[in-house]
Amino acid sequence: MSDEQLTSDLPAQYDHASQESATYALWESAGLFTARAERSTRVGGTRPPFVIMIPPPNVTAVLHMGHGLNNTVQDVVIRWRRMMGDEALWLPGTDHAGIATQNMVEKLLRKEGTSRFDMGREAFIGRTISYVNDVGGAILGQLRAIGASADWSRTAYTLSPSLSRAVREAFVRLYERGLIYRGHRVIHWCPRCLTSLSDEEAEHHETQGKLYHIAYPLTSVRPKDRINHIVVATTRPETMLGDVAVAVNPEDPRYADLVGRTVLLPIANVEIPIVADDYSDPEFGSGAVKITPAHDPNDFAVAQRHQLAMPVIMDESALMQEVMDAGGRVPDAVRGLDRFTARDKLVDLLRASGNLVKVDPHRLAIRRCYRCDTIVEPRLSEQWFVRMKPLAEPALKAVRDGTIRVLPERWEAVYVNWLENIRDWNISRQLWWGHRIPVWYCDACGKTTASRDDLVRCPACDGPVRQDEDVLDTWFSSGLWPFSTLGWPEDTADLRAFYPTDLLVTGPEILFFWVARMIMNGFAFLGEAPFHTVYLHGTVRDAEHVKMSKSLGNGIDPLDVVQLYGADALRYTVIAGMGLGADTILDPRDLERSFAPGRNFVTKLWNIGRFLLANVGTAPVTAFDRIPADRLTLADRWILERLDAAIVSCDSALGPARPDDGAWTNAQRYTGLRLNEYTEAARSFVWSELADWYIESVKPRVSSHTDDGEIARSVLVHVFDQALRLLQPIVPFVTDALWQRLPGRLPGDFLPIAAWPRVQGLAADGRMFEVVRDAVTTIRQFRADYAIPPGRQVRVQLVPTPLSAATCESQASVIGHLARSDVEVTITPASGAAAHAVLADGTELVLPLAGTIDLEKECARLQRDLASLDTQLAGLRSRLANENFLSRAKPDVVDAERRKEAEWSARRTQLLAKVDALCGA
RNA sequence: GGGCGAAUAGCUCAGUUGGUUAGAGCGCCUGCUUUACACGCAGGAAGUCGGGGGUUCGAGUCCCUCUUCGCCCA
Repeated sequence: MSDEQLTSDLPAQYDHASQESATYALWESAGLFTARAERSTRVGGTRPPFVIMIPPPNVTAVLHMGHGLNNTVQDVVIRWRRMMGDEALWLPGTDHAGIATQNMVEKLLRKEGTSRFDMGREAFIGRTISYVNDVGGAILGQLRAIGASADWSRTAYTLSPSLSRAVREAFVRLYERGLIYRGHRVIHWCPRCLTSLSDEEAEHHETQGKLYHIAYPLTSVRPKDRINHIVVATTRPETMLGDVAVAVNPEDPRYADLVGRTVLLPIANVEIPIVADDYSDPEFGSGAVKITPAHDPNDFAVAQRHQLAMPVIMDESALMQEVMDAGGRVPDAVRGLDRFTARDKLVDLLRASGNLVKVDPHRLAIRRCYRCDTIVEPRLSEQWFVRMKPLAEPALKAVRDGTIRVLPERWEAVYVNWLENIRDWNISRQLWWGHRIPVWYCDACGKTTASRDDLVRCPACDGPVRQDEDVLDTWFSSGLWPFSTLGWPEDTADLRAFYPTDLLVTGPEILFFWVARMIMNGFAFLGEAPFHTVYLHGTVRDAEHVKMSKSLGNGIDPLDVVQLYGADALRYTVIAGMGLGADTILDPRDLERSFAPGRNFVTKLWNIGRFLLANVGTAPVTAFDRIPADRLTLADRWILERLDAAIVSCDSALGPARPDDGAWTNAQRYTGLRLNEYTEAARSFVWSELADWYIESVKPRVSSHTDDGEIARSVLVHVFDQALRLLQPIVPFVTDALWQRLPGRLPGDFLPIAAWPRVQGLAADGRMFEVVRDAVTTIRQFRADYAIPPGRQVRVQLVPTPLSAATCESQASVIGHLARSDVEVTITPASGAAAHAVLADGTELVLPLAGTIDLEKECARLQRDLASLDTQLAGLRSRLANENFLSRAKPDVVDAERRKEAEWSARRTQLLAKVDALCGA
């Protein structure tokens, strides 16, 4: 194929739509992302393992921008490690999402006019399984569309037989260690999902409410009494029907003589005692507080201390009912009403009876179900709990001693604070979709048995047993994810090769839900931290900084972006904006603004490739390492040096990948994973150095059929090859498309498994190329300043310094080519009308402009230059004259200032001479 | 109520232990069909680094305080 054909073969823009999915299919079928346990150094192989476990999305989830960001981060890191030669495993999967999935199926059933209760538990589970089979896991295909290099052969699912086994094992072990117990507690209850929730799943919301002051009359008034009632304040008057006492502070003199007596609970007409308890805050309201043990966790504790009854006055849907120990408490007027309707009704009744003292506006915190946003009802019920304190201790220690680091650093404090104040975890859910609690009850002998295997008969008395009705919190199973996915509790090859893992990438909102629990479980079941690094990224928000969400309609569908701009553009945008822990702002109403920079960069890369392929062709070029160093031009040496600098920048932005010796040292603890810095280093190298300068300077050489042309082609291919490697993790599709076309590729070569660039240090000093760049830029500025048409060739004179003489001679033609000028090196520049400049290194540049130049203007320009240099110099000199600076600043800083002073002074002398000559009279 | 964070160019954001003239992308202005790229090239304008005070030879960076916004926990 001729070079012309090759170029016309490649359109001016990269066609992501026709390329990306085909390229991905090729990678997948070549098995590039499949990790091999036997190659891990932990089992005698030669490659250090590097493992990332995906935060499992809900099995029914569809990809949104949050997933896009989260998974792109993971993919960039795992692709980097894969090229570094690690045995890289990125393990994908989904979780069964108990509440969410059950809600979706129940919604379907409602449309069909039926319900889970109509069809029964077994049929419902069957229906849910087929629903998940139909629509579930779609997100895994969508992850491929954004280029995720996950090991699909290991795709995991929390409800699979293998992971379910891990859940049983974990439950039984904790049960046997006495860390799981069943108890009556006031828990968070969602009256819509009909299940209990953990503390984490009941989200806090501050809201404006009211504080109702209600008078509870004393049942018998004595002559000495100063009052005949006690006023209590509450934000939830409907709960008064469940009141069992009024508590006052034992130190409160106002109520001292009332303790032990009784009041009459209005409406319910129940006599309840006045008790003394520290819980009552004398400063709040009247200093007396109503006690509703079944509907408030604090009141529950008070009631326990005073051995009071705990009447439940709402049913599971939060309708007012006499559910337990509440006989006669709920009057007909409110029975069956929703709690909020009942509140209004009760307030009316209290007002009518004269018991409502006043109503004040009041800020209060309510909790809402994290799955359906319904206001949670505190409710007394029997639930299973994990005793967290013993599990938390090693998890705390690990972060304190640097076994695990959290980035950004500030989250470590949040993590520590949570673990120090940890509370027991309610793990039972009154759902049908999930891992059923592996506990069996024997009605015959009363024995409770937790078992790894299903039981039919009681191990104690051989009587019939029934299994606990509840299922486990989905987070109980996802908490085992780092090892359940590798086959635990079996002693599998994967577990030995890949546990502990390395990096966890997620958002801070599930730091407690998931991250902390995985760490606790890692220590509890395997005695080791599950990973050494937790990377918490920000949230995706819209232009108004509102979190993107489906319900608000301000989301961006990553697949739309992939279609319009390409997966590479999406990834580039996300990664380039990935400041450590910073939120990502994208405008759903202006995709162009958000994603065009990524697409533009891809196009730029593509066109560098087109240029290179058109000029180099498909024939092999001389291998770069066969080129003698002394044949390299200044530009060659410069770009090779810049390449090394880019590699260093990328490496230091990304690494270190793991702690050197088990735990992070203070020096390394908060370094690395600066993905935006990595992106910028790679981008600016390719665009601002390789494309803007090296390629422009190399054009005349590369098209010549000379030995030097072959050297230029070789350097060009080498540098571009290395640049593509540096960029592969960010924009894997376009880089591989180009890399595959470079000369010398063999079948089976793929960029994703090519070696990461290493600093070569081969090139001798290329710094003098800066004089070339400075000269070219200066000439271009003159062109703009004096309105010289871009096409017109100009004559330029260079007056070198002793140090720049050789460079000026050898680079005159390069400068001429880049600046469209005829460059002459001379020590006797033309006098008369000319533009003058002194370059940074002291080389002077003269652009004779007889007829064109405005002498006054040029004079003014030079004087401006001189004045600004004088200002700088004045500051510098006053610093150097300051005794305190000389004696207290670091010596190298002082030296640098002195050198600068010498340079600037010399430059000033030159400028002054110019001004004198030009503006003389 | 307790804790944490943010405020830098019109917009989105960088700015490592204090040390040149505070950077990038987008946007803006001027010019350009320069045979890889107009999704581009060249040149340019634009910032009292939220306000105030302090420490220091030196503060965007450290300390105090105020303002505004956000997050976590009760």
